[in-house]
Amino acid sequence: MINITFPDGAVRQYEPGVSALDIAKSISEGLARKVLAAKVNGQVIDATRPITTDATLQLLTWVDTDGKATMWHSSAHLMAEALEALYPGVKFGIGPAIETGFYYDIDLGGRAIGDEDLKKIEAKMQELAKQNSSFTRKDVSKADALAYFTEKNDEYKLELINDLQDGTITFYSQGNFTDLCRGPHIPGTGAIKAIKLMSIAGAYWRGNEKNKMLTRIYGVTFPSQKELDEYLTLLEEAKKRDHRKLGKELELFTFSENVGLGLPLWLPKGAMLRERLVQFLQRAQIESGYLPVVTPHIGNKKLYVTSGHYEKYGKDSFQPIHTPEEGEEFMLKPMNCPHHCEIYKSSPKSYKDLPVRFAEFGTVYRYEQHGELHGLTRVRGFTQDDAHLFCRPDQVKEEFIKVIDLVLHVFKSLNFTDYTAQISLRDQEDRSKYIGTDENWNLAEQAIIESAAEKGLKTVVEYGEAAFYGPKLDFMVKDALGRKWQLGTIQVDYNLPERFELEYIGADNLKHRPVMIHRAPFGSLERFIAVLIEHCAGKFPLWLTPTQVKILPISDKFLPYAEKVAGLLKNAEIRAEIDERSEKIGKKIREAELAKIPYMLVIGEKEANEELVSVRRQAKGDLGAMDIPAFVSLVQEEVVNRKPFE
RNA sequence: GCUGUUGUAGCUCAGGGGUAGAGCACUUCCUUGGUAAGGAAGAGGUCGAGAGUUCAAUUCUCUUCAACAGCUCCA
Repeated sequence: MINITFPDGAVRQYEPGVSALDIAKSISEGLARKVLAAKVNGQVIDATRPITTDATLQLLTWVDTDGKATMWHSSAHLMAEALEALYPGVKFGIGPAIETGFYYDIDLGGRAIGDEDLKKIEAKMQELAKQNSSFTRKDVSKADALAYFTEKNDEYKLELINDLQDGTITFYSQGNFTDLCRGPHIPGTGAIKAIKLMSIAGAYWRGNEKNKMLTRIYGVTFPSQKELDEYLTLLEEAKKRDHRKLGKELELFTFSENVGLGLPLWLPKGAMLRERLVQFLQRAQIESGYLPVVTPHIGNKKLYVTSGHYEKYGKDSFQPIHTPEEGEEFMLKPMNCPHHCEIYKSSPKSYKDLPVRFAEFGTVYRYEQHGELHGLTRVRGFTQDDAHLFCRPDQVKEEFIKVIDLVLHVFKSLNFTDYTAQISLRDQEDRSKYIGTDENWNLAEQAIIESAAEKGLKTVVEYGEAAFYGPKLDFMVKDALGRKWQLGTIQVDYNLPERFELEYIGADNLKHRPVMIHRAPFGSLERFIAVLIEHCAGKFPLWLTPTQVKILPISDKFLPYAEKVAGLLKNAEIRAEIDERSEKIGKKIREAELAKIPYMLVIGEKEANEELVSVRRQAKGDLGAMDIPAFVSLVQEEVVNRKPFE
């Protein structure tokens, strides 16, 4: 007998060769029906594979990330089976599970498919899923594997197999379909109850644009129709919240081909919103000891040669501009740090001066590839809420922790409550792409890991994701729809101080090199505002929203009183507008509601006579009448506490 | 940058080889109405741009620009 240890610590004994599925059945039939895969000794395997030695076991179902991934991977195989049935001779590239769903890259031999085809494929998948075919695993020799796919004339699979080692190759089959695959898979196709093929896209074989373009079909499956419906509803909601759509509707920003691609134009309301965010962070930064600085939009090319960025990114940047007489080369600044390094160097520093923290809302320009441009999230000109901290090596951790506090303050104020910290370290194998010494890298990586741990952040460590000059900590934020965004970033840099030969005089009266920390809680204002718009669906918190109050006179007769109210609100620093049109109150309300104005003040005879305002809250309705000081304090309380919209 | 889809009024979109249409928005007039659309009239478009085919192109073809989706990239 072998001992199987469950996640709760319980240990049960089974015959050697028992499968996770058998074990599930021994517990309950209901559980067995839900099992998609198993984690045995930490490794995800088929629930049907025999377990021969003592092991820890976790049964994976739909609620587990690995369970979902296994089902989606199996769904890709199911789709492949359907494709092979419908389009004989189709060749297959790769078909993995992705964050939401799966895809398969296929070569249809020049045949184009469209949305109608997706419906047909879906129907075929449904039909095949109903048969509840088992997934069976088979070890094959490299020679046999090559023979099988030579027979099928599938050059993609042959290329994949050629890269594999003999003895490690497995095939999985279900129904009439067999695929090269390392697995694992769900026990049978019957677990796949609801199927939706989402889209067709082109994708290069092995992600290389020199290779042939394959047809990629994206899909997603669920264990019930209800869950699929919920997912589709979520997508609808995401569409409604798209910042490009809301940005237009709420008159926040626009683009003009005449100005240039990826160069946002902020409209008055958007500029006002942006300005509030800047003021908010500027104030928090000054309280935290930051010193505002201002630097120009261009810089001598030499600056970027010194920093190393020219070598690394020069070819992919806006090209240098030249002075007409001397022919000197200047670049639109792609980053603020070299400028800040020069500010640091403008006066000698003592160890007593450190840390110094230079902050600037600095607009930078980067040449992003045409196809990458996307609303405000990917642009060619954007403003970073940038700051560079110069400190002694012994201050790194403390500074890092302070920055984390600042970032968390920002998130809390804007109602981002769900986030994780992604710590990006060097690639453990290939260290050639990084600038700087091993010793410095180790110090920096340690400081980040320790600070994150001390602040109790939920962290994920990613190797190979570090910038070329240093490790970093990025905040991954989940918005109201559960979508992940990378916002704030903190990066340690031992490189630029070296390149710019930054120094301070230590207590020992010798010259030392400071450490630099780059940080941006928002990242860029453009991107942050895009995420904020989608997070709150355009219903900004009162302290940020461009128009806080709309005053709606019932008829023209009450305009004088409306103006008096507007004046009083303005004195209280409340942003109010009057709807002066000769329209009926219902229409004025409707339009203010659609514009997502938080407070509407309905003003008519009763209010004018008694010096009151009738307050209506967006999406909530009539709150009744109150006097003006009461309304002012209602608004001010909400503003001061930076309450979310609802 | 690559592949695909799309491009008609300020916005959302219909149409289609014989020089254009709706709703909303806008302007004017009437209406002065109490919590999500009052009425009437009017104005507004080189049908993304360039070339070709045709007696005739907004419609067909090619090129180009842009947006969108995906891929590759992201200091």
